Amino acid sequence: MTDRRVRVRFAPSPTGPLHIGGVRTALYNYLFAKKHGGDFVLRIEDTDQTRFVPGAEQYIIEALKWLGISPDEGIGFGDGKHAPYRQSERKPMYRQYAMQLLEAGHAYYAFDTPEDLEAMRERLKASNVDAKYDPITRSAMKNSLTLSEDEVKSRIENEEPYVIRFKMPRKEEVKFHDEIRGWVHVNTAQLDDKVLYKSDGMPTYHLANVVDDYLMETTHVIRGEEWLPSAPLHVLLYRAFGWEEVMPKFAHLPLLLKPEGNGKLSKRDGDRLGFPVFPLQWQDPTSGEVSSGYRESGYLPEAVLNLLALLGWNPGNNLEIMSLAQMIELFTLDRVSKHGAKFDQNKAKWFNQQYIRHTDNAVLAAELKKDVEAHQLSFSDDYILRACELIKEKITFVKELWTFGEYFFIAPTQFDAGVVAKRWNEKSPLVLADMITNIQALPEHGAIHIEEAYNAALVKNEVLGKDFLQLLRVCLTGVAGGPPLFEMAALFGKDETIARLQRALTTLNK
RNA sequence: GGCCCGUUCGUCUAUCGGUUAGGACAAGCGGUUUUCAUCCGCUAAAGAGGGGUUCGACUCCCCUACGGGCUACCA
Repeated sequence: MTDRRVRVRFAPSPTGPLHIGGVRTALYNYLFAKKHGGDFVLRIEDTDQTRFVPGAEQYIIEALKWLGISPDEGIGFGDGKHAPYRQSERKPMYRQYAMQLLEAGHAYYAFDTPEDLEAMRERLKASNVDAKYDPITRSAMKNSLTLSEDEVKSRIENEEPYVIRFKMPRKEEVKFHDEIRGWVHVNTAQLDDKVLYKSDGMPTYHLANVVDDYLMETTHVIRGEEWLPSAPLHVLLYRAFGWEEVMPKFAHLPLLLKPEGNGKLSKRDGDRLGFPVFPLQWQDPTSGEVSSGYRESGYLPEAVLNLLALLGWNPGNNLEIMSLAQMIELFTLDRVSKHGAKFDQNKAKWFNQQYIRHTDNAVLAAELKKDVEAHQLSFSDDYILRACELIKEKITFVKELWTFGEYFFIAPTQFDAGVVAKRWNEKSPLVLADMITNIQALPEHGAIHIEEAYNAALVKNEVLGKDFLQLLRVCLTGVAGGPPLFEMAALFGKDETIARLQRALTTLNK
């Protein structure tokens, strides 16, 4: 058991785009696998055909790729020896396991119609009893425990719809060790006879999950807390199958909560509160509704990983900015917290800002170049690269390379009205004119030379630098804030700088 | 309603019986930046409540409150 190679899996249902809570689950699985030199498997749990959403599976694959936490095997990442990894394609193999349980007396056929079940629930609710299909109530239902053997046989031969239910022990204390929460105790009296095998011939999550984890040699099940209540059933299933020796260890992760109010973070929250809840933008195939994604919003994948990692886990010291490699090295399940974490957009922005500053200029330049080209502009790679170097200190999102740095490529035609109103006076045109003259005479168009040209113009006109510098910025870029001014002017080049000053002079001097 | 899990600054969290309860984000204040959106410094800010156990509890146990999850032929 302990000498088994670590194998974990991320097993989403393709019912829609992957949500950041799911991304975090995938990340923790990835970190755990890499930390232990094991395998990270992607398994698609599409046993509910009614909830299938086209494109969801591809979305999941693309999201994991964008984030850089690709599985070692599974749909979209190359099949390992346990293919197929899509449960719908594994359909035929589940039946034999359901039969095994049936034969061993751990499961039984149930023929109850939805109406029968509804009636049962109504009846129990009326008498104030927990309405569930369990060791007590099953004796009053239509199943292979109450029906004669012959009748069961004939119903099956007549192709009457049936399900296979787990035969939950009446009163038994089940305990299992959760790697995050410690020992969890539940009495089976609280549990019900869960359907394992549906009338459409598909297994439910519970059966498919346990069978696949067994078959795929999963050693650790790291999943969201919403699965904690059904973990005892899963433990009982491993026992019923006789697989207890290789039963995976469980770790139930705390949930990601809404930033405000109550409840877990849901798909609706993101755009309502102004931040993405999806890694990638998603367009609903039926409604056409578009939900924003981290990628499109200008987040760097490394930043998303980092901020998600710290929502429910910490390395035990004050380290916050961590590379994926560092996270792998430091990750342990016992440092995962037990309680839900509210998503904090401010912190998310801060992470992204930090990452942008530490990202190689060439990487950013590639992004900025797309925008430059999209505007039919042509600038050298070196120019774009240097622009990135200057802009990146001032922005939070990748897309702001363009939205904030547009003036690196397009000369301003409008000038910040507030600054102009406050700073423009009768001396301003004189300073600008002198500055143009001085710059023209410069032997070299470097930042310090331009600064000298500027200072000389100030001195000549008896103007204080602190009263004019921001105005000069507005003349050159149109906006009130930005990267170091003289370095930008140096990058613009002599002709462009003079042209911009000239334009500002004629526009504002009227 | 029942069951399960949880509860430290506004938020994410550190602390694994003895600390001035630490860090980060956000906030407020101040400084630097001849300009700014950067940067730096400072301040304010927490153990849900009540019982135990103990020489000593944020830390262990119990109760209450609150929060969350589950309670489908969905995952």
